[in-house]
Amino acid sequence: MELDRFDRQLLHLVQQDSAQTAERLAEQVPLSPSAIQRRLKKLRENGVILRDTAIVDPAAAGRPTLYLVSLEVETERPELQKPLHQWLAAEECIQQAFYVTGQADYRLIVSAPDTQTFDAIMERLVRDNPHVKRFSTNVALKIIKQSLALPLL
Amino acid sequence: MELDRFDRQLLHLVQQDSAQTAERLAEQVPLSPSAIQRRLKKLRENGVILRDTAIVDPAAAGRPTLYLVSLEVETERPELQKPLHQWLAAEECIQQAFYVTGQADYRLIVSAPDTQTFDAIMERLVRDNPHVKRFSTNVALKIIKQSLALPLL
DNA sequence: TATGAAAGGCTTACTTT
DNA sequence: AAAGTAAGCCTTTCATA
Repeated sequence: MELDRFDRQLLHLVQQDSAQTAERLAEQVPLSPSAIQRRLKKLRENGVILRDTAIVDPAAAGRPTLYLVSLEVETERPELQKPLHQWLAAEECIQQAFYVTGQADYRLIVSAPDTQTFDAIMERLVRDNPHVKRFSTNVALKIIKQSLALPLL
Repeated sequence: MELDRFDRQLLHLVQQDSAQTAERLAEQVPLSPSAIQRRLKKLRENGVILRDTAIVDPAAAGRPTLYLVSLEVETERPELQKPLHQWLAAEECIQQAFYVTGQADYRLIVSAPDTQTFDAIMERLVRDNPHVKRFSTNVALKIIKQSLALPLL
């Protein structure tokens, strides 16, 4: 799907606040409210907007800690990649997972209420995925910034 | 603010889809639609729900690459921490930034349309923040999973 | 693309527990 | 204090031009 300047502007705005009315968006983009609604609908239908989410304050949710994990796997066993991906995707506490360049093959961001829970998750991870060689963990002492917004303008 | 079981259920659901109607939420939580709306309103007012965002498909937005950066700074200059945090917060392409335990002091997730742009950002970062000693970069070859949802149940 | 009518969801006030 | 019910209002949607 081709995105023109207006589409990008709209995406930029709903990345910051997806609960805005079309009327308020029309104050920031030179289009009529109905034109904006049509464009947003199309952007959702075509999967440009994947979904709308509410961002919950970690402090309010019992101050879960973020753990940044580097994962190293045995590359000689590519048949185990897919199960690992599915395992990661299914696990609630795994917020984010990336396959990356370099010696550490995966980077995870895990959200867990305490160290015990985190340890239990990682123990299950290495038990269920035998090609995981080792992992190292850093604790996020401070979240300076966190969003999934993409630069669009 | 105290969260009971229903609040947590609602938060769990709107983390996945914040555009759901109260009616549809009422099918999944044993409360009336108006009770649900009241609770969600209170959760937003009290900052438990920080904001609602639209998640944009990176592929549709011109396939920006995610760069995972480890940043090491001179700890002897704590007065430069705050300017760095502000710098990171202001930069559009910096999606996420964490201050972490260990030798690499910061972890960044940077979204940039190409390597040139990424290099330019990092050059500005080290120029504007003189206590940054070094950094290393990994490119995310595959995003297996990415959300900001917290485990609430 | 804009306009107007219809539908649907949200807000509020009120009643009940 | 908090949940359910009902009315009014606003937003969104759809049909028409």
